[in-house]
Amino acid sequence: MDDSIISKPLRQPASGGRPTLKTIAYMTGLGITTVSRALKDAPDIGADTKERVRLVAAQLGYQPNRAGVRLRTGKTNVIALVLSIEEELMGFTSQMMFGISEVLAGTQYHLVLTPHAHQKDPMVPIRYILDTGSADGMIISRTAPDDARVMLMSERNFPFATHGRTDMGIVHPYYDFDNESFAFQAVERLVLRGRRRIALLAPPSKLSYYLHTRNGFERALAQFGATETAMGRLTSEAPLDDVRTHMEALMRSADPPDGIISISGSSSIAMIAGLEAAGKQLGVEVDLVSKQSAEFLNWIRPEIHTINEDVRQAGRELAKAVMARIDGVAPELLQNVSRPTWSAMAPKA
Amino acid sequence: MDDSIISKPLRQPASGGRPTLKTIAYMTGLGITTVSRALKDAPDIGADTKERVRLVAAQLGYQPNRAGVRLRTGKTNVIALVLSIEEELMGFTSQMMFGISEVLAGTQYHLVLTPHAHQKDPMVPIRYILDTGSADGMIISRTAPDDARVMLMSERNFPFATHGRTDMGIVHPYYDFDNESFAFQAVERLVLRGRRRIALLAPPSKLSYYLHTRNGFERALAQFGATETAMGRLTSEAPLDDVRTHMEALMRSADPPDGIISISGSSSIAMIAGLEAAGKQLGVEVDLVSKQSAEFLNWIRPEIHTINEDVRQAGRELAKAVMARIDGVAPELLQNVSRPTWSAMAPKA
DNA sequence: TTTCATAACTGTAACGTTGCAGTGACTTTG
DNA sequence: CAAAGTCACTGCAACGTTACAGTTATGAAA
Repeated sequence: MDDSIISKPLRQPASGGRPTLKTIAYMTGLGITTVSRALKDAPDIGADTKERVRLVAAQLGYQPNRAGVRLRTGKTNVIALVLSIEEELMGFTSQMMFGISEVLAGTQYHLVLTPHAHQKDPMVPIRYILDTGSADGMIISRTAPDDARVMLMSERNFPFATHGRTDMGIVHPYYDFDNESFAFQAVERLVLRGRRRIALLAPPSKLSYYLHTRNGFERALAQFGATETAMGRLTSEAPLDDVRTHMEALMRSADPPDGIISISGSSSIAMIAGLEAAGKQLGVEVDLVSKQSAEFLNWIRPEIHTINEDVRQAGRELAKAVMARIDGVAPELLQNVSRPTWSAMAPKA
Repeated sequence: MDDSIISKPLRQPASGGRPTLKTIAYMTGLGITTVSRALKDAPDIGADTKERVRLVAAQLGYQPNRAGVRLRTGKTNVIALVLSIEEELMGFTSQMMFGISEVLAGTQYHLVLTPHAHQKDPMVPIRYILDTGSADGMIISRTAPDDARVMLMSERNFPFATHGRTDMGIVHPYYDFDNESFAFQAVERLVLRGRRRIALLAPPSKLSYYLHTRNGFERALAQFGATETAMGRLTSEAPLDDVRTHMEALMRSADPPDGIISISGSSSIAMIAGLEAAGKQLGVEVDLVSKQSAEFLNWIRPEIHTINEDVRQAGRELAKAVMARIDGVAPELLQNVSRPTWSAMAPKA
């Protein structure tokens, strides 16, 4: 059968499936390449042809096959969100996700979730994504001042954005909450209410925002003439039971704090339980300033001074940042720190 | 250049990139097909060859290219999680995600997130996934007794699992919390504490679990001889401000309830704020039984009678169910209802 | 010795897309 | 009027994988 000379007729694509470039090519009588280029608005295609192709494509509800594009170009159209399964309970994670999705909804990007336990090696998911090329960009959280993940992705020139800053001389996109300013303002507010012996429940010391928080705290202590009541090894990520127990003991001690600053909403709940168990009353013997990522603390105790961290906004900004980075925007243009704002429900100073 | 007769030599793959079947074929001296089939443990490949191929593959850290597989076979290795961006605040969504990821972590599946605002047409994301074939299976929540999404996916024979049951004669995989039993037990507990005039904050009436909740509630009222104090149009998804206001008014009214049942943890917070604003005290004039998806209510008020819904477990079961469905397991074997358990922190009856 | 069966392996084509190197048909230029 | 240039369009090949239809070599059965 020597029909090899005769050019293969353009077969009509299988009727059942979804439309491909071939379908459009068949319907318009054009070549597949032409259709592809027309849809990309390439300069060497006639204006009327483009119009015709676009019309037919829209009519058929054509959507480029992701696997085809990915195989040919390497572009996955995927953003990976890598997060720890131990993130703060109170909706932190989901708010962030929804913020990201909001932005991605208007694009070709899909959001893939890659969680990992943070006692395990945090590099594993990063290496997996880098080695398999399973995403075009990545968003990570819980950054450390010297963060191996950031190091690796930078070396490989892989687009990413971090929730939180680093301090290792690498310029990369980030979105961060100004925890330094939060801690500073928190002390200020407490001092205005006459408080002088202040305890701070800070994040684990390996995370970047530990330092920011401490800096703001200590600067304010010095400036406003207050003193610290130490919390020992307790961090905002300790089990709530531990937080409660520790707090109760502290409030029963000889020199209890009269002001408390909490970096996380859920620990605040445990701290309140502890201090009330010790017979103290919020707003009377002691004031509490807390950051929260959802407006719920003031429903529980209106006396809490609350500052909101808008995590959904963080998600939006991080999503925009990775996409910009993928498009080659310089990383120094993609850095953002959000100012703390006092919650509308919080008591006035 | 008529070298067309000479068989093309197997070119060594580009040195830089990740290994492919071609790389392994080159290294073992086998054909690409053989390698592919060896890794699939096909019966027509010799045992020692399989062993050798597997060894080299492991050595190289070979991972099949997802785009290649997807293009060729249509298998995406993706599970889509479709959820409303208005899900309960208190970690409901993230717990579910983490449960799902936990199970998917041991498989080839990736988890893609597809959120949507639920005032918009909930069919849009479903149709998108079906039409573009962008996932092998789907998990949805917020099911209605007559759910168009379930209808469509069943018609198209697309694997899915739902969080919540339906009532439309379609057999499909689900995982549900036994809200009927929850409501029943809640009434029972309140009656045991001497309460007789009971208010129920139920979900929106279009959702399946509204009916289950009402059924359990009404059955228990009849059985234990209690009466309902109506909540009007208020649902568990009303803005917290509305819940609070309504609750305060209700507690100030001539015939306030002495027992309250809440289907959601966050509304419980608002209800407590409302009843305390009306001068009532939890555990004294009124008792509250609440479901929660994270153990936090008893930190706030130890007097609350709490039942936990383990949403992470739901995520795990749903993930297993979709995968089983993809593998062709009959849907009737993939249905599960979890019994309510009283929280360890809740006060004893 | 021929035929047939089996085990073990392989080449080809196709999934949908796009970069590249063309190919005609016109138009402009000298 | 030939050479060169422009415009609009097109084949081919390749990305990595797998279904399918072979193709050997070997040994058993006739």
